[in-house]
Amino acid sequence: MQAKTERQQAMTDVRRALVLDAARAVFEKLGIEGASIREIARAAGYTPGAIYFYYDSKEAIYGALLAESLERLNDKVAQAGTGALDPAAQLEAKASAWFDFYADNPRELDLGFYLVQGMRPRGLNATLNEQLNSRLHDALQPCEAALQALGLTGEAALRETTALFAHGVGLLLLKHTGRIRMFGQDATLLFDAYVIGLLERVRQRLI
Amino acid sequence: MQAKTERQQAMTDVRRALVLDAARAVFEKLGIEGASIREIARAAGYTPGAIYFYYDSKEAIYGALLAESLERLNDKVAQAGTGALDPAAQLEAKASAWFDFYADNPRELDLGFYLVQGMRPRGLNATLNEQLNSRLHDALQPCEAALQALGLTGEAALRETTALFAHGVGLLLLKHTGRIRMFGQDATLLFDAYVIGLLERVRQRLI
Amino acid sequence: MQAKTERQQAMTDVRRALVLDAARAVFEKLGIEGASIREIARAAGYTPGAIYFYYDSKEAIYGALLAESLERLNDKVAQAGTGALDPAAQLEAKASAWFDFYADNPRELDLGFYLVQGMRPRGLNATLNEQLNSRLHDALQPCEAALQALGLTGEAALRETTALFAHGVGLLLLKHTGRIRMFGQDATLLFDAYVIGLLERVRQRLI
Amino acid sequence: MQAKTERQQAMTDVRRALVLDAARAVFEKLGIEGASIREIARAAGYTPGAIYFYYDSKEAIYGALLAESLERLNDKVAQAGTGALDPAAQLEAKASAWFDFYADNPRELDLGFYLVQGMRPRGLNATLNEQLNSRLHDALQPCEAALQALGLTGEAALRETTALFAHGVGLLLLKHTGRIRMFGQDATLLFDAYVIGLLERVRQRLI
DNA sequence: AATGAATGAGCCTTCATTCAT
DNA sequence: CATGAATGAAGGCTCATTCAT
Repeated sequence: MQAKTERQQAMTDVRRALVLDAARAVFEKLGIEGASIREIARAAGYTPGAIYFYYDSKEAIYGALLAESLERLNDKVAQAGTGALDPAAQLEAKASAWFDFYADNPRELDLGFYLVQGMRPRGLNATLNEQLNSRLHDALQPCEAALQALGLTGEAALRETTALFAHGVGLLLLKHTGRIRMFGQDATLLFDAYVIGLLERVRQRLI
Repeated sequence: MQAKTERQQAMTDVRRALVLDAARAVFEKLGIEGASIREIARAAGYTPGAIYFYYDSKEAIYGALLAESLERLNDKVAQAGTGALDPAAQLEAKASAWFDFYADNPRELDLGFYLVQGMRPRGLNATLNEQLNSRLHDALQPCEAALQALGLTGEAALRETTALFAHGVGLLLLKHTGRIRMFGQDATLLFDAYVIGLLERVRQRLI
Repeated sequence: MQAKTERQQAMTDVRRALVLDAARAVFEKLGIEGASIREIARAAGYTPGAIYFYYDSKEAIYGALLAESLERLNDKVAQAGTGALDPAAQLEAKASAWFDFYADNPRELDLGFYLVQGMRPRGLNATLNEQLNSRLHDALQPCEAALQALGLTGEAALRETTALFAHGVGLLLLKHTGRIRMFGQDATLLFDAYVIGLLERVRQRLI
Repeated sequence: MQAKTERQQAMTDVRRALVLDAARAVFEKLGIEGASIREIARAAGYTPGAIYFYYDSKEAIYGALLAESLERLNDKVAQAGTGALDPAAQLEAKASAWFDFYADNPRELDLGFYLVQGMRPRGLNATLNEQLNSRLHDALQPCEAALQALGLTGEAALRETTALFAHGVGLLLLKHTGRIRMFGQDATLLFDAYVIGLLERVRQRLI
C-alpha cells in the first residue's frame, strides 16, 4: 500500500469535479426532485456506487455544489465594476453582479438558500455552514464597502447591505416562482430602482 | 339514497379539517419531504387509505392547506388596523399584519410560494392556482389602497406594493433560513424601517 | 320485525337486478380489471357498502352475471331457426345463434369461460358451477338434437357437438384477441364453413 | 468504467433467467392476478426492488415470459416429426407438437393469447407484439407447409391452418376450464380426430 | 477506482370488505 | 335499506446506500 502520488491525487480531484459538474447539470435540468444519485451517476458516466467514492452522501454533493456556486458568485462580483472609480458606480455594479447571477441561474438560488426543505437540517454540518455563510457575505462585502465609502457608518452600511440583499432576494423569489407576473412588474427594473433610491437616500444624508 | 343530514355533513367537515390539521402539523414538523400520506394519516389517527376519503390526492391536500393558509392570512390582514384612520397608519398596520403572519409561521411561507420545487407544476391546476394567486393579491390590496390614498397613482402604488412585498419576503427568507443572523440584523426591525422609509418618500413626493 | 311482504321482496328483486345491470355495464365498459365494487356501485347509484346487501361478494356478482348471460344465450338460441323445418337448417341456425351471441359480446365470452384467471377457483361453488355448466349445455343441446335427427348416434352427436363448440370458441378467441388478423381470416366465415363441412360429412355418412 | 467480463455477463444472465423462472413459477401457481412483483421477488429469493435490476417493469417480465414460452414452443415443433417423410405424417406430428405443448402447460396458453384482459394493451409495445405474433406464426408454419405439400393452394393452406389452430385452441380452452368434462370428451382425442378428418378431406380433394 | 448486485424502507394509491348508524 | 367511514392488505415502483469483488 503506497501513499497516493501527487498525480493520483490530481486525477482524483479531476474526477471529483467531473461528478460535481454532472450533479450541477442534473440539478439544473431536473430540479432537486429529479436529482437522484442514479441520475447524477448516469450523467457522470458512473454507476451509482462509484459516486460514494467521491462524496459521502447525497447531501455532501449538495454542500459541494453550493460551495462551488458561491465561488462562482464571488468571481462574478469580483470582476464587476473593476473600472468604476466612484463608490456609487461600484455599488451599482457589485449589486447588479450578484443579482444577475441569481436571476440568470434560478437553481443556484434554490441551492444558496436551502429553499429545499428536506435538505436543510441534515448534511450541512456547522463548520461547512459557516464557511458558506462567510462566502455569501464575501459576495456582499463590496456593496458594504461602497456604502461606507459613501459616508455611511459601519453599522448603517451593514444594515443597508442586509436590506439590499433582502430586497434582491425577495424579487428573485417572486420572479422565479412566477408570482411577479401577478403584479405585472419586472424584477430587474425594480431592483435597479431600489439601488438608485438607496444611493439617493445616501446622498441626501437620510441614512 | 338518503340525503346526507346536516349533522352528518358537519361531522364530515370536521373530520376533513382534522386531516388537514394533521397534514399541517406533519408539514410543520417534517417539511414537505417528510409529509407523506402515511405520516399524515398517522398524525390524524387514520390508516393511509382513509385519507383518500377526504382528499383525492396528496396534492389536493397541499392545495387545501395552501388555500386555508391564505384565508387565515387574509383574516389577519382584514382585522389589522381597523381603528386606524389615516392611510399611513393603515399601511403600517396592514403591512405588518402579513409580515408577522409569515414571520410567526415559517412553513406557511414555504407553502405560499411554492418554494418546494417538486410541488410546483403538478396538482395545482390552473383554476386553483389563479384562485390562490388572487387571494394572495387580496392580502396585499389594503397596502396598495393605502398608498393610493396617500396620493400615489395606481401604477406607482402597484409598483411600490410589489417592492414592499418583495422586501418583506426577502427578509422572511433570510430570517427563516438563518442567514440574517450572519448580518446580526433583525428582520422585523428592518421591515418596519422599510415601511417608514416608504412613507417618508411618499410624503416627500419622491415617488 | 315483520316478515317481508311480497311487495317488499319484489322491490328487492328489482333493485338486485338493477345492481346486476350496473355490473354488466361496468364490466362491458371497463373489462374485468376495471370492474371494481366502487365502480359498480357508482353505476348503480349506490355506495359500495350497499352492494353487499344484494350480493355477498364481488364473485357472487360475477356468478350472477354469468348465470344471466347464459339465460340470454339460451333465449337467443331458442328463438333461432324456429321456422326451419329440416335438421340441417336447424343446426345452422342454432349454431350461428350461439356463435353470434359471443361474437357480438366479447365480454360475455370472458365471463362464460372463466378466462379471467383470478376468478376461477374462488366464489363459484360447485353447485353453481354445475348449474352454469348445465345451462351452457342447454344452449348446445339443439345442435346435438339436430345432429341426431340427421342420423348420428347419441355418442357421435355429442362428440360432434363438442367439436363444433370447440371450433367456435377457438375462432371467437382468435377474433377477440386480434390474433385472427395475423392470418388474414374472418372468424364468422370460417365458422360457417365448418358447419357446412360438418353437414357435408354427416350427409356422406363419414361420421 | 471497466467492461463487463464475459463471466460477469454470464452470471447476470443466469440471474435474470432465475427471476424469469420465479416469475413463471408464480404465474403457474397463482395465475396472473397473484403474480405480483413482490411474489416473484419472494420466489426468486430477492427483495422487490432487486427485480427491477433485471426487468424494467412487471410487463417487461410478462413479455419476456411470453417470448421465452414461444421459443420453447418453436423448439418443440421443430423437433417433432423429424423422421417423418410424407407431408401427412408431418402435419400430424407438427400439429400434435404445439397442441401437446399447451395441453401440458395450461398457463402458457393464457400467456400466449393475452387472455388476461388487463395485460393486453400496455407494456407489450408494437414491436415486441409483432415479434411475438411472428413467433407464434412460426410454430404453425410447418402445418401450413405440409398442407401445401399435400396439394392445397397457399390460400387454402392458410385458411385450413387457421381453422386447425382455432380448433386446437378451442379444445385446449375447454380442457383447461374443465368445460370439456361436461361433454365427457377428451381434448386430445378430438384434436387427433380433427387432424385425421382434415387429412381425409385433403386426400379427397374436398378442400 | 469502480462495478454490479442487492437491500430495505419508503412512496402514492386502490381495493374488497365491514359495520355502526 | 343504505350510508359514510374506515380498515388492512396489497399494488408497482424508486431511492440512497452498502459492499463483495
